[in-house]
Amino acid sequence: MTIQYCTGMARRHLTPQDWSTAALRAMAHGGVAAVSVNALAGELGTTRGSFYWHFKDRDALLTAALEVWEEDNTTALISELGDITDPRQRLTALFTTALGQHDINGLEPAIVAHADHPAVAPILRRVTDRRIAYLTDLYTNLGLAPAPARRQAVAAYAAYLGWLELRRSASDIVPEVAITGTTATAALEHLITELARSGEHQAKPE
Amino acid sequence: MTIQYCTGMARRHLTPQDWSTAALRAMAHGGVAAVSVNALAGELGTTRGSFYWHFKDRDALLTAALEVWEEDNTTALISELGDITDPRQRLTALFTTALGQHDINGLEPAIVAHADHPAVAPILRRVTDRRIAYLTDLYTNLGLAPAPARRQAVAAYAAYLGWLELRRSASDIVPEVAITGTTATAALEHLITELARSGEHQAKPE
DNA sequence: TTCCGCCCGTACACCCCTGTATGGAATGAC
DNA sequence: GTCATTCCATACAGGGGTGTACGGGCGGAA
Repeated sequence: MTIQYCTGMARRHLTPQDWSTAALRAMAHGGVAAVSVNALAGELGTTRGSFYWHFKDRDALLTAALEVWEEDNTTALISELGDITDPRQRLTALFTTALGQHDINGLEPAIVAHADHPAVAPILRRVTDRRIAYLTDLYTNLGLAPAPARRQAVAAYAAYLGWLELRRSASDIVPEVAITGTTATAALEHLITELARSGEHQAKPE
Repeated sequence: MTIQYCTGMARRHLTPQDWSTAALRAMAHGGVAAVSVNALAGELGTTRGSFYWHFKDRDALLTAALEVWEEDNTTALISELGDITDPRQRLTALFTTALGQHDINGLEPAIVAHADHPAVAPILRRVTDRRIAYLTDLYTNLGLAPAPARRQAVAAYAAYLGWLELRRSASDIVPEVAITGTTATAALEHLITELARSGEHQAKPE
């Protein structure tokens, strides 16, 4: 995620990973349109000749970057939570981890804004499907029947997406959403516990 | 929202409103980058000469279109709900009305994706601020104290934003979110009642 | 040393978009 | 009919991005 500026005379060769991460940062900041080979080359301290050696064209970079996003924010995240046995702790850890990515803030709104793009649609479809399936499985482990578990999963995922969007659009107006991590404020914990408690609420009504 | 194609020989003169609505539709479909004077002119059956007579430049169109969005989806929406006296009915009517805009689906993700744009930032700030303030006032009328009312308003607004985003990105995967209006499915009502009930839950815990 | 494959820099043509300048059609006033 | 205003069409210059062709440095192998 850090840029390798040319500090000495010997500059390391760039990898497709470098281009992908740079593309994700540009996409998170200025949308899909900001992913221009020109701008990324200047940002990485190289020229477009390097790019067209590693990638076929711009669409190949988009798909590669989105696959990195899929891997880091879905596949790796789910596998990391496999150690936690208690489903309630898994749920809390899942949301706190997912909401902790401040550097790539605004990436998901940018991706969703171009949901019709041929390079975006299939990956966005896979990510959404897997995330909702994981949440459904999680709420099922919490004691919900399949149908309510899926409804709860959709609601929880929508709340998570909106939380990201709100944090990007108005973190100064709504300062509660800007803070996360271990020092989460009352509003963030309110949302998470609300999503966890509502599932419990239906499983065994008090 | 409907395009005035040149059906006869006498074509009506275009208004700035026509350009604004066309810009909003393009923005909802392809993001801010899709708002090009060339494409809109072709879509409206005219040339760029017409555009530059009504508007100073492209940024003027963006601000005008976003002000139309602000008026239609915030100012007019709030004033329409003034007739309903019961705050709970107001809350339900608010979400069902706000979620009923299927034609401009994906507009808010596109706007949020360019939250840093100088033409987008101030309007997005006003809209977010007013909506959260309205929701906070609504939850206060439901019996919540100021601080919990604001927390609940932020959570409810985040759920609404995420619902829109989810409906745009994966309406085929999650068919529950695609349907709305009077025949809202169980998932949609689940989210709304969940947001309404959670406020009630804190006001007078059972 | 010489050669070869990897990686990058440079130059070129092409396309799309913006903004402006200018001409022209249509409409109403007189 | 003449004229002025409103609205749109056309032409041009400029800029930025993409994709490609080609050349050159550079390190390892024979």
